[in-house]
Amino acid sequence: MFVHVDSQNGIALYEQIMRQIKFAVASEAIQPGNLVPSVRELAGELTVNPNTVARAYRELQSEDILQPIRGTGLEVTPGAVKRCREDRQSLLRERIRSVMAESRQSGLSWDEIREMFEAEIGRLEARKDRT
Amino acid sequence: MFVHVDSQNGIALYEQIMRQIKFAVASEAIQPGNLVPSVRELAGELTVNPNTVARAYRELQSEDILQPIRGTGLEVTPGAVKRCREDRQSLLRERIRSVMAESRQSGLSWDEIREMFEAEIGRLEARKDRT
Amino acid sequence: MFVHVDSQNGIALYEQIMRQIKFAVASEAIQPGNLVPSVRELAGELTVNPNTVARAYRELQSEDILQPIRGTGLEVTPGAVKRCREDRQSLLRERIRSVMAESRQSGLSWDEIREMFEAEIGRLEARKDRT
Amino acid sequence: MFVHVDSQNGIALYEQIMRQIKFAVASEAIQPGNLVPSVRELAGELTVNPNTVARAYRELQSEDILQPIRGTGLEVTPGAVKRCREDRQSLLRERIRSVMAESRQSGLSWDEIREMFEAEIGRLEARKDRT
DNA sequence: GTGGTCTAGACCACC
DNA sequence: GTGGTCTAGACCACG
Repeated sequence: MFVHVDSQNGIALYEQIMRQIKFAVASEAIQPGNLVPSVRELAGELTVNPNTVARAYRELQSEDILQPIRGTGLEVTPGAVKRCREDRQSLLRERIRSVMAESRQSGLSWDEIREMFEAEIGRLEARKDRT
Repeated sequence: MFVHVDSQNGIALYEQIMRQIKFAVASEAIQPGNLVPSVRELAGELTVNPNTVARAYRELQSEDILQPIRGTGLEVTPGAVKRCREDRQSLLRERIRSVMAESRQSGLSWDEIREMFEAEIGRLEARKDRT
Repeated sequence: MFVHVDSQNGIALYEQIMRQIKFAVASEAIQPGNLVPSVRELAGELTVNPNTVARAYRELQSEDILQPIRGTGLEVTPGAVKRCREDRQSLLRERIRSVMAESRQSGLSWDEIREMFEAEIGRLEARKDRT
Repeated sequence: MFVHVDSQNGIALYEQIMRQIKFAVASEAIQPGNLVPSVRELAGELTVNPNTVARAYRELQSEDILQPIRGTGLEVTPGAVKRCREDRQSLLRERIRSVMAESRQSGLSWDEIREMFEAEIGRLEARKDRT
């Protein structure tokens, strides 16, 4: 399965689950009409309480990403792909913007920011090669 | 005054205050030996609970950024500037790294990330010009 | 066939099937002594799980609307028409009462309620004319 | 307090709580900027689990009716009144429409429906007088 | 088997 | 004191 969570990183578990489902939809790993794993199944895989998965799924329903098929499971809605992609975009744009605004506010020049940015690309790239 | 807080952005108020004090020190807007505003004064300015300011100051003391001068107030310590600058660096590096890790995880290529990055620089630059 | 179901409207499928059978009996579209469609046949038509149709039929038997004819199928009972009509009446009365109680509770006057009521008649009337 | 729930009527408790808060906002019994009762307090009054109240409040936040004031409580948002009134309207309209559509579907004429409708007004009016 | 709701009780950060 | 999150375990309706 494509989902994994980290109970240490400060982000709520149900939130991590939501994001990963959204990313899976955005990348069409799960497609409209497909069923997501059942609450109990996913909870078992992640060794997380079923309520936590249920909450993630519930909120995805309220965002019209999932819809219930009574007695059967939850399926990805037709319009979900588009919405998940937009979400991903705006989420990342938002975070990039905030980190850069903060950088500027703390007195760094654009060039210094660019430098840190490229340095981090280098680091992540290197780590990926080792893996 | 150089501090302002936003109770809506999810970051704890005392944390926002800490950061801004640190940034002010890093950029030498407040210098070692200077007094920071009193708890009550700053709380009044920000219309924030005095406990919140007190907590920010308390934690800044435990990080050896501020030190109490009995009967007078809190002053910036001699080594604070260096420490605040390092803090700022590592904080930003951390955030840049996390946003890029997330971008990669969501399936974007380095070039797409770079593109969003530069686009945001452009946007912020433009806004600055208008202001 | 006279039955159709909507898996999105929150009402249980077996319940929708029950109601529609009852309405068909109340309006004498199916008469006492007639057989209702077989479980498999109706399930096929509605593209619904046979268990669901079976449950609807089972409950209709317990309400003495249908009775089994061994080796043949289920037929409408003699007293069914009367019972279905009463059912329909009381069901609708119940719903009308509940919606109006709720309207009052939310602070609307009788006249405002009447107005909404007549407006909806107008809307439905208009739609019927177009069809 | 203005809220009361009925664990027997089939509607989820958290849903009943949501509606009543909305109605209270729509009728300006609670105004923008006011705090709603704390989770624990309301739970105590209704003799309901705090989680249930928390869930109602959480969903009201996602509908932008409430917003958290960290460490203080939940307050009614500025735009809440308008939204709650629209909600109430559309909820009732929806229910009136559905009950009438069902009435028609079951073969009643508009006049018969009107008759039942007025009869119910009469009944509720009478009951109110007795109270 | 599926999801939905509710209870009970715990821990956390924030004010 | 406040809300937010999570676990554990129960019961229900539906297919």
